[in-house]
Amino acid sequence: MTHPDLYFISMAARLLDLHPQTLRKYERLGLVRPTRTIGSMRVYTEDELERLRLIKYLVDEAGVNLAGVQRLLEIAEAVQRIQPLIKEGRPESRRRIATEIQKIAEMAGL
Amino acid sequence: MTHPDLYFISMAARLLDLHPQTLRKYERLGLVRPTRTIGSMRVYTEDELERLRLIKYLVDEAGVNLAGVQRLLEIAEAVQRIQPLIKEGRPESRRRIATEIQKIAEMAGL
DNA sequence: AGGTATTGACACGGATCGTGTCAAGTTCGG
DNA sequence: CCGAACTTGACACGATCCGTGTCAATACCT
Repeated sequence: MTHPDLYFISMAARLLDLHPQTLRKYERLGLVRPTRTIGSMRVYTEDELERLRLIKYLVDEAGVNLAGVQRLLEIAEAVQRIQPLIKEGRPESRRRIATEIQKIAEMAGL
Repeated sequence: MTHPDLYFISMAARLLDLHPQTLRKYERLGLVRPTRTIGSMRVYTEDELERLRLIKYLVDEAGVNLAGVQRLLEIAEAVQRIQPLIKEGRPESRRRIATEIQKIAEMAGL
C-alpha cells in the first residue's frame, strides 16, 4: 500500500537521472523490458530500475558502449545464476571457482 | 626452426588485417602487451595474435568499444581459468555451472 | 472536454575510434 | 660506416555512436 514500486517513464527517468529518450532507446535495443499499460505506456518495476542503474554505471563510469553493456548484462545474469550453485565440490576448488566468478562479477559491474 | 612465431608490428598488422597504428593504440590502452627488442621495437607472439583476433572480433563484428573489450577480455581469462576446475561437485550442479560458464564464454567472444 | 504526460521519429553536438601522415630514431645488409 | 627500409610516437581528419532536445499525435485522468 505504501509503495507501488511501479513508475512511468518520467518518474523513472527522474529517479535515475536519465533522459526519458534514453530509457526509450535502451528498450529499443533490448537492454530493458518495461511492461506496458493497456494504452501502451511503459511501466518500470524496481527490478528494472536496478538493471538501469547497472547500465548507467557501465556507460557513465566505465565508458562501455551499448553493445558491450548488452553482453555484460547477460554475463551478470549468468553469474547470478551460478553463485548459488557453488556450494558443492571440494572446498579447495570451490574456493578458486568462487574467486574467478567474483572477478567476472566485478567486470560485469556487480 | 620453421616458424619463429614472432612478428614485428607490420607483419602482425598484415596477418590480422589491422592498421599498425591500431595495434599501437591497443597497447597504449593495455589490451595487449607485446615484448620489446633492445631498440624498443614491438614483438608479437602467436598468443598476442590470438588475443588480437578476439579483440578484432569484439570490435568489428560485435560492435563493442574498447572499454567493453577490456572487461570482456578479463572475463574471458577468468573463464579459461575456471573451466578446468569444474570437474568436481555433484554431476547435476556441475552441469548447470558448466552451462552458465559456457554462456559467459560466448558473451566474451570465446 | 481539457490539460498533462507519453508515444515514436527525427536532428543536432560531443566523444570515440580507425586511419593516414609526419619527423625522428632503429635495424641491418653491403 | 652509409643508406634504405622499418618502427617509433604525436597529431589530425572522418565516420560512427550516443545522449539530448524537439515535434505532432495519442493516452491518461479529473
